[in-house]
Amino acid sequence: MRIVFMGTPYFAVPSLEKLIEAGHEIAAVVTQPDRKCGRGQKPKQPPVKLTANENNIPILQFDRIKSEEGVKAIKEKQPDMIVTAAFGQILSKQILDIPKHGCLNVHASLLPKYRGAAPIQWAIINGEETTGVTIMYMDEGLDTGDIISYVKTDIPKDMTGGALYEKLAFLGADILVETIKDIENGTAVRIKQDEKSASYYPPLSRQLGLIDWNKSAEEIRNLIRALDPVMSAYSYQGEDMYKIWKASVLEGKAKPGKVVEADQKKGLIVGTGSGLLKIDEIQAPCCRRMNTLDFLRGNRLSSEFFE
RNA sequence: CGCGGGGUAGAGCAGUCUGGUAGCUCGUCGGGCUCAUAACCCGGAGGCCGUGGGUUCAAAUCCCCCCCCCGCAA
Repeated sequence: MRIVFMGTPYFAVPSLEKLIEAGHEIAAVVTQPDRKCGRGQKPKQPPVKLTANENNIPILQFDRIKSEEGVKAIKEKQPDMIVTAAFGQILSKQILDIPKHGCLNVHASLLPKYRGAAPIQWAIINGEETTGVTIMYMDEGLDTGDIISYVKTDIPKDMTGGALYEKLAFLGADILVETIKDIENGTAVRIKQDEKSASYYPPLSRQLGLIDWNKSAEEIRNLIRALDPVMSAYSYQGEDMYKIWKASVLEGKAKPGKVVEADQKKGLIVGTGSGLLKIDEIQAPCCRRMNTLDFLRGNRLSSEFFE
């Protein structure tokens, strides 16, 4: 199959690699432009671009793939199929109509649940115990196209967003290759999404990480592990922002946000709306993340309350 | 040249402004107390103070180059 692959972050890398490994002809890789980021604002190449380079695959980067220029460039590649995985741009009908075998998307949830840009983190935030990856045909909506195949996986209680991200990236790559095989063999199915059970969740925002201590310890813990390592949950003591990377739930009761223990042997324990939260890994302003016990050996919290 | 913090014992920090024997908490090792302990008491070991250069009688501390780590903002 002659494929144009579109993807940007690390999530898409295993899919691209497996497609290459499976012997498909990758006519081009489309990825987001190099963006200035990081300290010193150096332009950074997306992970997918690095992989494409290693495999000597032509790379296309557009600010807007919907532009005339973008559509023209894709047409010229004459793909049989377009495959996207965490690409970060919406495809227009003009592009969707180009490949005769259609456009597939690797989506990191069991559709129609968790449509949107951050399904992995949202599943953990909501305390889901199961999620998966869906391979679907793209249409003009956002994650609304017909489902071809999916694979389920468990979310262990202590799994972080980063770990689930990686797991789903690999599961997605495997099922993607199998699904394309089915399409080539004519055995692939096409299932409409059930709109009644559909749900949509927005992209991650900075604001999302702010801890609401009135929530239950369990909910807060889910938020914390979901956002590790992309953003981190955080809380304030006055001007000081503390990022919280890891926590566990304890029995007990205390005012929400009240620090009930801050001892280099007993650890850091904070009250919530329901239960206590033991903070296991913390990051003070200007410092790196560290084990809470280590932190408490030489540092002091500025207040007895988290806001 | 986006703004900023930091590199001191195994860990986390203080000391740097105002040069003059390197300190705190924890860990570790040994001893004591105790029915017992993650508790308590006593004692010990453990540091080229990130690298290189300069100033000085004397540099963790002042000046300059470099390396590494991190926060914010994107």
